[in-house]
Amino acid sequence: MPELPEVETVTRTLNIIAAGKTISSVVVSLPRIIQKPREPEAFAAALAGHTIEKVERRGKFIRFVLDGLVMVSHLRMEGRYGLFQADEPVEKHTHVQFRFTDGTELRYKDVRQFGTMHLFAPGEEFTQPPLAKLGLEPLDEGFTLEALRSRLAKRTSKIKPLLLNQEYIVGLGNIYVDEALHTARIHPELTADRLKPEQWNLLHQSIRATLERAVAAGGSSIKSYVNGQGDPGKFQHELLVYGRKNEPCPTCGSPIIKTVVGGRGTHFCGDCQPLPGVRHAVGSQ
DNA sequence: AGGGCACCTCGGGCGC
DNA sequence: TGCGCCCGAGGTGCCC
Repeated sequence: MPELPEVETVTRTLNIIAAGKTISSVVVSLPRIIQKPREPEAFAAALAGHTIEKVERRGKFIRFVLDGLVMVSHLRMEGRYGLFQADEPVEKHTHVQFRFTDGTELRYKDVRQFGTMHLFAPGEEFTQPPLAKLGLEPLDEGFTLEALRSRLAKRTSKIKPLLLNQEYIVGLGNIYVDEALHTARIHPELTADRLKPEQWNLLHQSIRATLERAVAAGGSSIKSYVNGQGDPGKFQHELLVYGRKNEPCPTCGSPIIKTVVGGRGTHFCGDCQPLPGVRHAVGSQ
């Protein structure tokens, strides 16, 4: 479940372990991962001979910037990268191997096979899917209170699904959206048009603070997430509500409620995050 | 526009 | 108590 902090951590690690290396060949064991070009053989052939100059993040996507080529990679739920010696045994669920001229190789492993890779000419990647319609980077200067409000304040849908929609703001996933809403004391089902000015202010600060703290901790290591060097992130110990169903709210002590909002498992405190005009939606399951 | 589901595998939990 | 099955986990994209 890599969200912005995890993808940022992986990106930084990739810059350390893979930047500067030249690809000699690429092995694709699961064609479904390769979205563009459609043929895995074409994908592999295009990358051979190119050097990884740097690795950057856009939302939850990783951009491998090579000389004259850009590879866009999304980890979806369980994708991981790791650097190996070419002669090391290949672990199960390894779907793509980028072999380097120095005898090492970068391996992409993804148990659920949901991850994607796209290849573009430099600059072309921002004009078409999957990057074309991405929204604001919440840790950039452009993520101001006004930018947040102007995009969302007139919407009548629930705030949580809006925050998960990458067309408005990028990087938030199910974990950090629950955390940010808790910190801002906003009920996940409150519709955006009903947020008060002070709540927009709190939400803006909470999104930024939550993501910044998580990046500083190297992300969260829940289930299978491990960064490129195999070090687990530490932020899972600081999660306030996610995964804490029935545990006391760290703010007020009431049991954390778990419900479903917009089809997603949702954790919040019914006391700290009230829904005005509606009786407690007590649906702890 | 927004909700629901498909994509896929693993493992936790529950029922027998 | 042990085994086996079902379903939940979630980011994105597509369909309605």
